[in-house]
Amino acid sequence: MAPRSAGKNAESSDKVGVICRALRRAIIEQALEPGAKLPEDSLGERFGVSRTIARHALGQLAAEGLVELRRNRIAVVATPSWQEARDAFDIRIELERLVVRQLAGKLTKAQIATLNAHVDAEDGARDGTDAVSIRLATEFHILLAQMTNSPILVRYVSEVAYRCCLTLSLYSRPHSSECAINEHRGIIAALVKGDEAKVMSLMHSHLDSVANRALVAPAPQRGRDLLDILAPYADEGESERVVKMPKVARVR
Amino acid sequence: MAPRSAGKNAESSDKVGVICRALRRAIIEQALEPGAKLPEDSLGERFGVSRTIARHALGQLAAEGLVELRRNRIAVVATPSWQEARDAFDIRIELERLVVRQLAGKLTKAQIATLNAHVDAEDGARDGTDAVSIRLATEFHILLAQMTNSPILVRYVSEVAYRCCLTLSLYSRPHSSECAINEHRGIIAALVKGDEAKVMSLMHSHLDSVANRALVAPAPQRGRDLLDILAPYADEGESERVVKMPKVARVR
DNA sequence: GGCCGCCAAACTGCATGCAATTCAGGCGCT
DNA sequence: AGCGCCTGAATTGCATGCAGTTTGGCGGCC
Repeated sequence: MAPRSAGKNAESSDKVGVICRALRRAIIEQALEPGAKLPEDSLGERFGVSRTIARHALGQLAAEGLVELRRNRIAVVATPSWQEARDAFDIRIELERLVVRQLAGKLTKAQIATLNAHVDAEDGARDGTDAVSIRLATEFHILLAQMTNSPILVRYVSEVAYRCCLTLSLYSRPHSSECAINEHRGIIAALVKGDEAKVMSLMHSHLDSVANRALVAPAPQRGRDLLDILAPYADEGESERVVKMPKVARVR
Repeated sequence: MAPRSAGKNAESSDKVGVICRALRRAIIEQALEPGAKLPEDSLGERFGVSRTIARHALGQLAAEGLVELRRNRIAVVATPSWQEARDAFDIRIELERLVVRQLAGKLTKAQIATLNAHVDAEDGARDGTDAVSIRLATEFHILLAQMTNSPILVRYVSEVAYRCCLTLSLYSRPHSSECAINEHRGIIAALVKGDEAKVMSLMHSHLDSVANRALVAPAPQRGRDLLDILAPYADEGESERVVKMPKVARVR
């Protein structure tokens, strides 16, 4: 008597799926910032399962790129580099163009209603947290992907959208969601109208503008490893103070 | 003293990675046909690890779509439906167009040599098994993806290429690799020449032809669940013989 | 005072054990 | 003989335990 879903997805095996979904959501809502530690026991304790399960969940999330898993080290929320973020957006653009291409002119009335309702929800959440707006905006895209009825496409779009979310929380400024909402409405309209070329280019420019709003400069201000950030300063900035290097050259 | 790699990938944690790679290879070389059972302890025994590790590896492969994991049931090699195969190819086309777009005119001499060497290897393996040719052909595409230096892109192209491999073994006839090899050479040439549009359209038609060679008719001859195959016959084909239905309606 | 090395606590890597579920074959019934 | 139920073997789901590695903090030394 599984409540719902219980689909064919690997992770919905039960407890693992619950943990994955919870963590995913926490991550994209920035309750867990990039770099946050995720010790297995803490997770297990929090969700009432053993480390085995928590570990498995972390493995899944690592496969999705939301979590970084280093051997013998505490798992942390992934911290994508600027380049990775750029790559993710590039891929996302192609995938979502495919989505809307498949969807143009083929939406049912119910689907259109669902989409409009979602955008209304985005609208309603404008005074809420940035985190919630970002999540809703992301979910809009996932919703679109789901309407293609292609599980593979859904999975890839979801993954890459989550990754983009992550980078948004790293590199983006306070975030202005208004334009995004309007762009969403425009995409729906073009989808209904059935103009493939139009909706593809709309989606392209929409994602492009989101990316550009986020990835203005290739300067990971808060990002990365602290060592990488300070590397350029290490050569000449001796007047300040020297940074202690724990060992020698890092492998990468 | 990890031999090599040990990269940032989740699965290279060691033993899990070994098992994943081995199974992946076995699957795409059709040593393990779709539907083949993968019991945890057999795997564990075979690779000299405990069920825990084997289980984890199966989880990773399931996340990649190569393995189907049903609760309380033995894991099996995935058996993509015809539609899923079609979707995979659609996605693959977009992703690989992105790959060659990024690569056009930017290949180093060493990379070009690597690619040519690989195609030569494909050529040399023409009298070998079909399985090996298919694997080599797939690896050519993965090689290309790796040259983009975009880990995300590599992962997605790899995954989707493996999935396509899987469907090839399901729906394809004996396979003729010659044309594919020539098409690979053509792609290399266009990449070197640096003609973005040309190489994108080449890649598109290459993958399209591979897909069409494989997915001629939406008729999963060997595929699926035996029940699904017989479903269309169940209505009118009583003159033959009736298939025993184990229970009642399957959930899906 | 600052730096280095050592040690205990924390955490992961992995195997094993037990309960729950599925699967397959045999038995009895019709 | 055919069909279905029922029981035991096989297999998964999950927790726990032990060994090895990392972490960070304390004391000693310069």
